[in-house]
This record gives sequence, C-alpha cells and structure tokens, in this order.
Amino acid sequence: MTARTPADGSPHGVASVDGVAGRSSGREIPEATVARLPIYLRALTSLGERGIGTCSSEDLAAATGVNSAKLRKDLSYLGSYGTRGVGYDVDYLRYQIAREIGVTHDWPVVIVGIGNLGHALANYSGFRSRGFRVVALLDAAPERHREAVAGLEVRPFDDLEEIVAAETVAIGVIATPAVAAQDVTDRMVASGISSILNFAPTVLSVPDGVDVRKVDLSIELQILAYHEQRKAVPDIDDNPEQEVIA
Amino acid sequence: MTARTPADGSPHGVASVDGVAGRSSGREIPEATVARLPIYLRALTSLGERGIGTCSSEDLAAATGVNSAKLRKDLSYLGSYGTRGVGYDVDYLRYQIAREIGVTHDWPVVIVGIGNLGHALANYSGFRSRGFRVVALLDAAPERHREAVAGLEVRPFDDLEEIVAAETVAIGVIATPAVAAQDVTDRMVASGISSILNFAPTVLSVPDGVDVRKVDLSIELQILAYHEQRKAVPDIDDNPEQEVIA
DNA sequence: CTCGTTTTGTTCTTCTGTTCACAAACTCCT
DNA sequence: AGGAGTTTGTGAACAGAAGAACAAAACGAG
Repeated sequence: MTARTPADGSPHGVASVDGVAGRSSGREIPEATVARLPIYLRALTSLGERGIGTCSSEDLAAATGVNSAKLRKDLSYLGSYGTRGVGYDVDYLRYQIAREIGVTHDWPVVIVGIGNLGHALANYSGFRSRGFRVVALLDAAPERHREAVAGLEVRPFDDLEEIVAAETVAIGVIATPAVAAQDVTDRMVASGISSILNFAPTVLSVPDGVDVRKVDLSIELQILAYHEQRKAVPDIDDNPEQEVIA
Repeated sequence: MTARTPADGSPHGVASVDGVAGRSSGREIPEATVARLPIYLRALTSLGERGIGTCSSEDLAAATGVNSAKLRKDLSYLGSYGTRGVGYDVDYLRYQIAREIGVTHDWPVVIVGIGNLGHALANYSGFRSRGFRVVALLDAAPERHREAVAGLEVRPFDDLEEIVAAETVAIGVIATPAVAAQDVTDRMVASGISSILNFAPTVLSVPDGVDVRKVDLSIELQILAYHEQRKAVPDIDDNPEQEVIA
C-alpha cells in the first residue's frame, strides 16, 4: 500500500508516456483489454471476499482463465499498480479497475420490454452489486402496467423521456421483441441515452456517439453447434453435394 | 453455381491449400468468421421472408452492419456461392450457411437452473426456430419440480444422465447461481455433453474437447459503462494525480 | 550490504483479423 | 456478338491481439 506514492511513476523516470505529457489517462486501452477488465474485477472481488490480500499475476490468471502475460499487459495499460517480487494488492487493484471502468458509483439503467427476459433482467441481482441500478421498467403493453417486478412498478413506455431526464439515465436495456427494438432505440437515443444493451435479435442503427452491445442467445448456441458438428465428424465433410452442380 | 465442382479450387490452379490436398472441408474457418455466420443467417432468413430472392454483398452488409469486403471474405471461406455481377441467391446461401453451422437439423438442448433466467430461456421461441430444441428443464430444488414451464415439466437434476443418453444431447445451458455452476458442469461433461452455454457469472473449468461459451450480463453493461464514462469526460481524467510524481 | 529469488512491466515476435483494391466472371443492352 | 456496367472472390497491405522471453525492481536471508 505504501507503494502507492510512485503512482503511475513509470519506473525508468519517464513521467510522460507517448509524449502525451500530462494526460495520465492518455493511454488508449485496447478494446480486447476493456472486455477483460470486468472479468478481473469480478475475480478480485471474489479473492477479496475470501480474505486474500495479495495476489500474483499467475493467481489472477488462474482465477480468470487468462494467460498471465496477457493479464499483466492488460493491467499495465491502467498503470503500474503491482509490486515486483510481490504481486498486486487485491483491494487496491480492484479499486483501480473499478475506477477505470467507471463503476465506482452506480449507473442508473432503464429496462424496456418486461416479458420473460425483462423479468429475469429486472430480478438479476448482479446488476446492483456490479455498478448498476435499475431505475425503471417500461413496457408498451397496458396490461403489464402496475404489475410490480422486483419491487418496481412497470410503467408505460411513454414515460421514458421523463424518467431519463429525471434520473440522468445514460444506459438502456432493450428486451422487447425484435420488431419493436428499432423504435425503442430511436426513442432512447432521442431522450438522451447513449449506451444500449440489446437483447432483441435485430441489428440496430444508431447515430455516431451511441454505443450498442448485443447479446444474442441463439447466436451463441449456433457458434457452439458449429464446433460441435466439427467434433462429431472430425474429418469427413457432411456435405454430400457432388450432385448439386449441373 | 456450376463453380461447385472445383470445390476449393483456388483460381490460380492451386488445388491444395496448405498442402492439405483433398479435404474439401479442410478450409479452416476463422473464429471471427464463425461468430458472424449466424448473423448472416438471420439476415438471409429475414430477406427470404420478405420475398427477396437475390442480394448483393452490399445489401447483406447493410442488413447486418458488417463491411461488405469482410462479408465477402467470410463467405469465401465456405466456398464460392455467389455469382459475379449478380450477387447471392438468398435461399441457396442461407442453406449453405445453415449447413456449415450445422443447424439444418435441430440440436437437442437441456437447460439446468429454472430460476428467472431459466424461465426466460425455456420460453424463448428463438431457439426453436434457429436450430435448437429444448428437451428438458432441470433444477435441483424439489419445489420447482412438476411445475410446467413452456410446456415442459421441470425435472430433478439427477435425471440429467438419463436424459442426455436418451436424447443424445450434446449441448447444455447453465442458468444456475454461480456457486452451483461448476458442479453442474462436471455432471454435464461426465454425462457426455461437450458444449456448454454458461450464464452463471463464474469461470468454468472443463477438460479438453469441451467448449464453453459464456454470456455475462453485467460484463456487457460494464463495457458500456467504460465507454460511457469516456464520453462524459472526453479529455480530463477523473484521477487527479499530477502531484504524485515527486 | 550483498546475493538469490520472485514477480512485474515491457519489448519483440508471431498470429489473427480487417481493409483495400482489382482481375475475373457474369448480365444486359445495343 | 461485343462492349459497358456490376459484383464477386482474393491477393496484398495493414492493424490489432496474443504469447514468449527477459531486464528491472522489490523482497528476504545470511
């Protein structure tokens, strides 16, 4: 912990990296690394809860299923938060990653589409504990309103703008049928939301500056199926298609 | 279309790539491409339903949000299924992709853990229409048994081996709490399942030859949060640490 | 205080994936 | 039939990510 003082002091006395002088956050973190930071964060939380105060890159690599060299390189983008010969302070590193990701404070989130999946998402406790707070559940269907899910009333979709403005919501989750997803997206964007997590099986178009991530359950299964098929028929091809031609 | 005969015949007369000679399925499809094939498949299905018989790589690229050159290269790994100057036959290409992925017939799937998420998955109609058939819902908790979800009875987890053997199930879905996930995995693997889709927020360890894909809802949100944070504070860093250096 | 051990942070190499750009192949029009 | 216009399939350049390997930094023992 005392090791904190040299902060980002790059060992070899180079105070500024890339010639970017003062901007200590000037390090551009590669996308692949960003996608792994949450994994490290979760593993560190778990280690911390088990009372482990320090861990090496090998330990953390084992806990996350990542190659230790890759892990060290990932962490090095954030700064120099380890101690050579010792390892990383679990709590300290966890805080640094949380800060880098931006989950030291909670992000308000709205969920639109309270069907089966929306229910599950609303009830998912992992959001709360990992930096997100569901502030509203919205659905266009009147028969779903007033129903209480996870302690929140389901409200009309038309309340979107009001809620986004009142709570400064930046992140929206779409769990509607595919056909409604683009409309919901447009309304979200218009109301000020600039990051969307989309569970609807459709490609959304959004203006620049808005991020969309998509989670598609059947795509994941299809990727598994592809590899599964290759296992089953390791060598032979299952296309009996000589005849087709002509 | 006639172009099928030369199989992988690379134009410049190189019949065997990599020296792998005759293996027509020897084309190794890059992982990144495999992950996009289901997207193309879905878009083609949608085009087909709209009565569109032919599409160019530009059309399909627009529908999927992918660069058209990348799309063409992806498709070229499967074979030469387009016609220069014309484009791709929607149905024909769709069939070829489905065959490559291995979803021309349905894959039986079991879902373990019928909580909120398990419910949602069991009811998700997209599985059925995209090459998967949920053959059983399993849960360790006795109070969940006999409950009917999506037309299937929830059965005891101990029935796993019997079901997997009876239906030759190769793919399992884990929607249990994190703490149970590794045990469920071990049982699945022992019973013969070799592809797992994991929704539990934990790293699974599996023997070689078993594939695991993980879907983690809060990780997706955290990735969005990272970028969102960067938008909010485009330049200034939120760590006020100039003083440190010494 | 010096030596040996540990473990980080980083450089260099290799691999994988993306994008560009264009010849080859096809259609359609005249 | 020939030429103009499209669109594919792919080689080659480029970019990004992963992995191996090692010097620099910290610690502890003697």
